[in-house]
Amino acid sequence: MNRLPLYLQCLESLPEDKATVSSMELAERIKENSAKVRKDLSFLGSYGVRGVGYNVEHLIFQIRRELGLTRVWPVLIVGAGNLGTALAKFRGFDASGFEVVAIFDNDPGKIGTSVGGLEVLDMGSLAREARRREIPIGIIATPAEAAQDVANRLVGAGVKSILNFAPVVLQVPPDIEVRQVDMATELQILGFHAQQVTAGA
Amino acid sequence: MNRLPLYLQCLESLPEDKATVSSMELAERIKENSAKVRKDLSFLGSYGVRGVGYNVEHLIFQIRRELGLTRVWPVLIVGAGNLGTALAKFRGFDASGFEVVAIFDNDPGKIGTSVGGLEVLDMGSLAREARRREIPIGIIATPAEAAQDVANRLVGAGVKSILNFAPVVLQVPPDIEVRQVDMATELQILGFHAQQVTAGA
DNA sequence: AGGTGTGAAACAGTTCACAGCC
DNA sequence: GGCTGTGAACTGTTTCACACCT
Repeated sequence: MNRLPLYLQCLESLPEDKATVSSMELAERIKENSAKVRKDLSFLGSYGVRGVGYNVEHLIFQIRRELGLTRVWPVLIVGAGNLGTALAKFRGFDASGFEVVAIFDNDPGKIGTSVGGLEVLDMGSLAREARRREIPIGIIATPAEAAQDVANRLVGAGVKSILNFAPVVLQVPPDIEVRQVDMATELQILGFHAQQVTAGA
Repeated sequence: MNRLPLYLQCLESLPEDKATVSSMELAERIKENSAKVRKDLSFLGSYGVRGVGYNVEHLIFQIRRELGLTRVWPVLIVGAGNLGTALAKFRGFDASGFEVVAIFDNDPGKIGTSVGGLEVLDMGSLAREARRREIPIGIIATPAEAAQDVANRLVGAGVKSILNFAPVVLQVPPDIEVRQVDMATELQILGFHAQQVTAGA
């Protein structure tokens, strides 16, 4: 279920000394209702205690296991521009069970420079590196024009999951999972609302 | 409906000379089925032509209107780090009907410098600027620790919609719309899949 | 009392399938 | 023949409501 990362984030930001949490408290934080929270969590086969709530520690462990975060997944980034750099430097990945292990670009001016502690590698070495280190996840942080080509190369290099920040709908084989993060789309959805509010006033 | 931005992106990336498009073609591109596409589009009250398909030009216009993209929405960015910079420079916003009109930071070393053609402003001037220019949309591109505080200030400055890149669940009044873009969450969802694939092999 | 787990009801979203128009 | 628009069937998700545990 893909509300699990949200619960995880919530639980991890709870005060240290809170040992137990009720479905109502969680629901309030994520702005859902408690029945939904309980159903989501019960599906983990989780041990909530009636009259008390859930053991925070335990619940975190369960969710992490469900999400496969008992190991650290290596990821690679393509594109060492501002976005790629932001991602490479983002320390939140570690806590989430991911580690950026390589970053690629095709700009000779960037290749060889250091970004977030990693040397920027030539696109030409992408396939070799990805294969050698068995990297299952790739992040596309390139301009839109390059994205499809990069996706093709990633697929060719054995990458199974792609997180795409470029505003393009990628065409990939059916066994590859793509998730799209599109800022323009997000803004458009917000804009839609702003419009409603404005119109209503 | 929030698949509309996706249709829009799709339609806009169609070859120039394509005057007409069928629900099946669109469905294929966005990997959905044609019935869904037709239902989504019919809800615009749109003029598809039986036996022919939809007029691309017209459909783009209709969707843009529905999304409130007949005007340009000003947006502001808080945080002039790599992510904020990437967003400020991202030229895709213009085409989507948004214009970044101000960027703020609290780092004296950044204030006054230029990012994507904009001068970085002091956080202290956020409320004044947002009010003066009636900016309805704010983007949070700060570290997690700062995000809630920034959100409070944005709300105080009259911002109605927030696009949040920090990995925090923001607490805001009910009339404020928040959209969350969380890279760690996205990766966790992908990781979940990678795990399945690995386990299956 | 307080809070979980879970059937059953309500709702939302998706897909089918076909009449109707070009 | 090809393709839209849309009721009707279906599937999945959310919410209710209450038995049951501590």
